[in-house]
Parts: sequence; structure tokens; C-alpha cells
Amino acid sequence: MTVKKVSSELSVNERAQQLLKVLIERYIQDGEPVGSRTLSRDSGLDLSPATIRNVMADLEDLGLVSSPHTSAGRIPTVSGYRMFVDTLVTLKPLEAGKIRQLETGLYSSADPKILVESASKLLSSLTHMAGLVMIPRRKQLTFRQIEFLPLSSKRLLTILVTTEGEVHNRVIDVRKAYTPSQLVQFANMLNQHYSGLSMEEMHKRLVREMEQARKDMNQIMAQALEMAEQVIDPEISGDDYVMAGQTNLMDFNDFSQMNKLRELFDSFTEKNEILHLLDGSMLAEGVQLFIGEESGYKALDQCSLVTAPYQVDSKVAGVLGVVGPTRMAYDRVIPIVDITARLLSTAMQTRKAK
Amino acid sequence: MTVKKVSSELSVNERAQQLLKVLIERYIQDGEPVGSRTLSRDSGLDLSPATIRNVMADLEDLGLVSSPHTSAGRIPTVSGYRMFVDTLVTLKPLEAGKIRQLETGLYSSADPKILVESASKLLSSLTHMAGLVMIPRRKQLTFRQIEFLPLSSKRLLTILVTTEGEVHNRVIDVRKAYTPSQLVQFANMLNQHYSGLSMEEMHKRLVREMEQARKDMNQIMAQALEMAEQVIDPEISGDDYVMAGQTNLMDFNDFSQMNKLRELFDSFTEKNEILHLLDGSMLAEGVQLFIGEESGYKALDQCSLVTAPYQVDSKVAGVLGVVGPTRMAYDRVIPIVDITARLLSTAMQTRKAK
DNA sequence: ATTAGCACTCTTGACCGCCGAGTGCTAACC
DNA sequence: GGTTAGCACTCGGCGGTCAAGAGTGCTAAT
Repeated sequence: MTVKKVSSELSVNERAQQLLKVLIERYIQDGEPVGSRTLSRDSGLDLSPATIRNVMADLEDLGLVSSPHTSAGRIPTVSGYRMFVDTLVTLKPLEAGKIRQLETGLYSSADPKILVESASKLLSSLTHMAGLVMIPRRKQLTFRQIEFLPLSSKRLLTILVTTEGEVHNRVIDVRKAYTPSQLVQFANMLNQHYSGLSMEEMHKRLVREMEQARKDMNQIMAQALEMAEQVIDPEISGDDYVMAGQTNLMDFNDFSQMNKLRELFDSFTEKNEILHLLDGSMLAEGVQLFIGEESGYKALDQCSLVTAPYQVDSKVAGVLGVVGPTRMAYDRVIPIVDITARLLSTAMQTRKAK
Repeated sequence: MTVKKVSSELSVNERAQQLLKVLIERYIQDGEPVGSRTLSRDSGLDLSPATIRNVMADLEDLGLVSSPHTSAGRIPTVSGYRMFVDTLVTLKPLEAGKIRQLETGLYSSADPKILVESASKLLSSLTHMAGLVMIPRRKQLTFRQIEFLPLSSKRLLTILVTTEGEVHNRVIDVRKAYTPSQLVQFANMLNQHYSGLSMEEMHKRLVREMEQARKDMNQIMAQALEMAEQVIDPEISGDDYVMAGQTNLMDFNDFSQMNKLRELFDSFTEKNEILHLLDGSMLAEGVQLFIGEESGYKALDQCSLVTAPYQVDSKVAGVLGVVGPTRMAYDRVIPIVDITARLLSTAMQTRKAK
């Protein structure tokens, strides 16, 4: 009996999965609980509503679907969505037109800032949700060049250029006045010495070598290093992301209650929660999903986040993705995020080759 | 008869104005149409509801109030608000605590970018609406210093510093390669020659003197000027504003319909309409209001905008303000905007004196 | 194992009537 | 003549009822 049951359960499972898949696709399409009759008609499985009701009861026991009230159809739960995206979904290849749109949108500029901005705009316009792109993390940028510009006697404008093409400005106050030629000398020294290092590495070395210079009573050296240290300071992490199309989320009646939406928008301006999440998904390879409460952040518990890391110089530099309602068209969104990440990677790459 | 009527009408008007004032204050307070009985109780005028009904009928004829339906109280129209803010409102002086909050919030930083950002945050938190601060207009900034940094043989990073303390970076491509010393020479020349001019003036001169240099076959000069011209280019207007607390607007049930709110938010990201408005109110002295449809922009027709220009170096540099529902506490908001503008002015001033 | 049938549940929208708030008008009042 | 009391009227909002529709769970038959 047990043996029989196992084998039968397997076949049931396959069928149940198929039904779950159809149910979720259906629910994503029109946002209403799906009933047994609808499923019986559209599943392609030639089963009567009654049979399907039995299967639904099983799925409900497994926690994959739930019904909002006694006499409504079923809607997927978070676990249901999870199973769907992990094993059931059939991804829709991206239409050529949209790929072209992405390509042209991302090849136009050499400035990484603009590139990041267009990527997030493209994501939002292709998915009709909110797109976001994390700015390359400061730690992982590589140092290329630093310059000091006197603003007043004891105030300097420092300009930091990375290999990736980013430019950072910062005003620092110094203890004593330097002549322009001294400043040039400082800059030259730093540029020769540290060019090509990652910010993180550079920071480490700066600290170490500053110690050394002080011991050696090498004033000049120590001063230059101290100034550089003030600019490189990893505390000013510069971690940030760019977002576009937040207002798209207002179209989803999933967020009909204003306060939920407000909470979400606030967490977009707060940034730290989102950054945490993005940071976490830097490590993963390929597309990653956070469905509903999976993210662990209350503000996002009605949303899903689809992310993919992008590379510069074959090292992971950042993450991009979209935010939308849990009930989103995963089959379309996943490829979009995936391809956008790839294209952004190459767009940033070619820039460097120039 | 006519003479008498005029005199009586005058006295009626005074009373009517008083009633209009109380009505608007009341409506602003709790957002519901105000009826004759309420007014009779709270106006302090010791009039019966019936009399007040007559006055209301007059006010309605004058287009200052309207009733949403036959048996509701009256609500102010745009003209009603206009009359209110122009002649009736008694402004509430800002509490010392809030002034201190503003002062500490605005004196902490020397960087104009940060200053602008905190000003808009302060505005939003003090008014519980959306605060915005327009960035000093490029044209009106004064040139202080320019530097050229070679990135690759024919690509230069240009750094532009204004007297106001802003730093602008831009990457430009040049036709031929220059040696570092040539670049320094260019920069020196430009800095000596143009320092202290407004961008607008500088641009004019650049064009003129470039012509001259070409005629004189002064290659070096012409090249330097051409490079500068690429950086100064007023087309890249850099007009922009910083906004904070948009989500506050979601709390007002005045914007209960999502699409209205969305339109508004979209116009915030679009920016040009808002910039137009802000630009227009740069000329006005002191606080200026756009109530409802007065702004002329559809997206803003449920909102009011309260603005005030701020100065740097006793020249108008930009505008700041708040956006909120037409039904906002003008008596509190107007002083807040006014004082914030003054404090931002001094905060930016002292910066320069340093 | 599957299905048909049936009773039951729950939501939704329409309809109804009532209450309260407020108006406009008229006639009386000072 | 301005002001007021009184009265009829209007309208939105609220609660209740009702029927229709959709969907379920269970049972018994296939």
C-alpha cells in the first residue's frame, strides 16, 4: 500500500505542479483568485472541476496556495511563487525590439553615471515597474589618479579618478598651506605609487605606509599620504543606487492601501534596507529573487525584488534589478533583468577598452 | 439709494471678509465643508445662521466659496484662498524651537550641495509636505577656477570651480594631445583672465575672444578658449532642484485618487514644469504663492506651491519652497518658507566669507 | 481514482429608507 | 432695511436586506 501510494503521489505531484503553474500564470495575468472551473477549462489536463478541487486542497495543505475566503478561488502563497520561479516557470525570451532598445540605450554614453541612470530607466520602462541600479561600490573601484587644487590657503579640492571613469570631488581642510608645486609633487607621487590598486587595497597600504613615513620622519611623504587618506577613506562608502520609475508602482492595485505604498517609497529614500539586500545579492551568480516577505524587510513584504549582478572588467561591480508587486510577470521580468545586467557589463567594459 | 447701498455694501464686505477668513481657517483645519451654524458659533460675530447664509450666498456669487452639493457647507475656491493669503491671513510667527532647528540644520556644512539638501529636508519636515530647493543657476554662478587633467591622450577631465563653492566635472574630447605643462598654461591663463566673472558674461567673452584669437592666428590662445567654451557651455544649463519628503503628500486625503498623485509625482521627476515655475518666481521678492490651477500646470492643479528666493552674495541665486495640497496651513507655511530662505541665504553667505 | 450533484459560504452590487446636516426662501421682527 | 426664526427641501452617508454569482467541501455514484 505504501509503495503504491508513493508512486501515485509522484504522478499526482506532477499533475499538481502543472496545475500550480497554470494557476499562478493565470493569477499573475488578471490578479483574481483562480477557481476550479477556470483551471479545469484552461489547464489542458482534461480534468473535472471536482478533481481539481481535490488537488487544490492538497496544494493548500502544502502551503503553496491559499484562498482569501471560503468561496473564492485560490491564490499563490510566497512558497507557491518560490516553487514557480525555481522549477516551473517557462521564461519568455526577450523580443528583439526590446533587446535593441536596451543596446542602443546603453551604448550611447561613456560616463558610468549616465550609463547607470539609463540602465535603471530602461529597466523601469521595460518592466513597467521600478528599476534600480547599484552604483559600483567604492571599495571595489580601482584608483587611477588623484589631483589637489588649492581653493584657499588651507583648503584643498581633491579630485579622484577611477579606472572605471568615475570622478569624485571632495573638499578637505589641511593644517598648513602648500605651494602649488608641492601639491603637484604630492599628486605625482601618489599617482605613480598607487595607480591600479583597488580602493580597499590602497587604503590599507596608505595606513601602513603613513606609519612608516612618520617613523622615518619623512614629512613630505607623510603629509601626502595623510591627504590621500582623507580622500580614500572607505567610511564614506559612497554606496548608493539609482532608481527610476517608482511611480509605476502606483498603477498596481496590489498597493491600493496608500500607507503600504508610502512605507515602500520611504524605504526607497532611506536606502539602507534596499542597499543591504542588493549588497547581499552581489555574491550570487545570475538572477536572484526575493519574493514578498523573503527579503526580511517589512516595507518590502508585498513586493518582489529581482536582481542580477553586473561586472566591470570581469569582476562583480554592482547589482541591478527591479522592484514590483509579488504578483509580477516573472517569466518576462527575469530575462529582462538578466540581459540588462549582461549588457550593462559589456557597456562598462568597452568603455575601459577605449 | 445707490449711495446708501455702496456704504452698506462696504460694511457688509468687512463682515463678509471676516467670515471668509474664519471659514477658510476652519476648512483648512479639518477639511470639511463649513456650514452656517458652525460659522455662527465660531466667528465671534454674534450673527445667526440665517444671516450667515445670506452672506455665504453673496460670497458664492463673488466666486470666493462654493458648495460641493446642495446641502453641504461651503469650501473656499481658488479665488477665496487668494484673497485669504493676500489680505486676510494672520501669519503665525515661527516657534523658537523650529527656528533653532533650522539654524543648526543649515550651519553645519560648507558644501553648498549639502546645504541645499538639508534645506529641502528641513522644509519638508517642518511643514510635513514636500520641500524643494532649486540649485543655484549655472548662468548666475561666478567663475573662479578651471583645471584640465589628462585622462588619455585626447581625453581631458575638466574641473570647474565657482566662487559659490560648487565643483563641476566634465570629460571632453580634444582634437590633439597636449602636454601637462601646456594644460597648466591654459588653465593659468583662463584663471587669471576670467576669474570673478559670471558664467554668462564669461561665455560671451569666450566667444568673442575666440574669434579674435583665430584672426590673430594665436593657436594656443584659441585652443585654450575652445576648451573652456566646451565646459562653460550654457546649454548644459545644470538647472535642477532637490526635493525631499514627497511621500508626505501621500498622507493628505486631498490626493485620495492615486492617478492625481501619480501625475504629481511624475511631474516631480520630469522637473521641467516645476523648474519653469521656480524660475518665474526668482524675480519676485519675498514669498510667492501659486494656488491650485494658478500655476497653469495640470499636474499641480490640486496643489499649492509656496516659494521664496534666496540669495548668495546679495544676488538672487535660487528659489526654495514647498508643495502641498491647496488646503494647507498657509499661516504656518508662509513664515517657514520665508525664514528658511533667509537662513539659507546667510548660510551660503558666511561660507564665502570664510 | 475520478466525477457529478448538492448544500453551503461568502462577496458584490443594487435597492431602500432613514437620519443629519445644511440650504434657500419667506415672513416676522427690531 | 438689515436681521432673524421657521419651514420645506435636498443631498450624501449609513445600515440593512436581498438576490445573483462564484466557488468550495462533501458524499455518493461511476
